[in-house]
Amino acid sequence: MGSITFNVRDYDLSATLISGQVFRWQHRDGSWVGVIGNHWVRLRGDEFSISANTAEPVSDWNWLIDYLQLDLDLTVVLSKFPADEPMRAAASACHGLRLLRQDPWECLASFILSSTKQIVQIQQIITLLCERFGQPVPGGPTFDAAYAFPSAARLARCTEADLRACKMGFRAPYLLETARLVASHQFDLERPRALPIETARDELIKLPGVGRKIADCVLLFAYGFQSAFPVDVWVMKALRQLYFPKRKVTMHRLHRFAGEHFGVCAGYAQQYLFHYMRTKGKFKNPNPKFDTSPELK
DNA sequence: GCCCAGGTGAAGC
DNA sequence: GCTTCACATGGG
Repeated sequence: MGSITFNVRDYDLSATLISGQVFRWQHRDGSWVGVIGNHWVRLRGDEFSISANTAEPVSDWNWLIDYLQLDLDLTVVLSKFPADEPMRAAASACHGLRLLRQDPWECLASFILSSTKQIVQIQQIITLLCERFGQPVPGGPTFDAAYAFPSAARLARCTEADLRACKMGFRAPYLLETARLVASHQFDLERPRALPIETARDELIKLPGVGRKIADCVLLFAYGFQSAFPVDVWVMKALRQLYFPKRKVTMHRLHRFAGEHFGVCAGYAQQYLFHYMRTKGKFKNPNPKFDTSPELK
């Protein structure tokens, strides 16, 4: 068994793992259990440290340091947020929220499955997918079955019915076709890394089931494009309510505003807005009758 | 029963 | 160029 403890500052592990950027972590007995690559991992975080246990010995922990982005100085990121009241409130309420650095294939496939689904349902779908088609990996001391995220090659060999049986509904043909394009190397998942963000986004959007929003999620959560700004229903409501109250604003306009207003760490700002909206409910609004924020869920 | 969910693609104007 | 609609499935 591998074991290590990292000293950290400003790192809320729980908020990070449940903030809708990743769907594989389960809370058990005060710890977080998941699989990163082929490593079963148990994580435990407190105010000043994150400790990790693995099922097998580990000599090089760089994969975990990279995944958790432990070398990132959050105060630098926060200092680049716009100095407006909404961002101050979100930053204050979501202290220690972080962005992970995920595997591109797992991230891409996961977000293809995310469209018009609640986070708990995305988790259920992905759990089924991993149990049925993922490579088993040595699990923890409780000997729970653990599975790697299924490779593109493995999913490419599935039938659409196989995938639909994982409750993913109309997303099944999108995932299947994308898996085939990746597995056959018609789409190179390493290529976007070296491209400018706009070009990388255009490439991702060519994949079936991938539009602007899912492309931005993969750019941000997997490739680390810090300026990517995914706009889902929550972020859209936040932007409209906070920055364009009682005005009709197109998505195109929202994207343009986001690109101009949130700066080089726009992706982080987006995650703070998203998490704040989902967990803390309503922002203070100077004009309550214009408040259209969704109910707390 | 109803509405909604970390949307996308196709069809209609 | 917009706007509208279908698409599976499950939670509240």
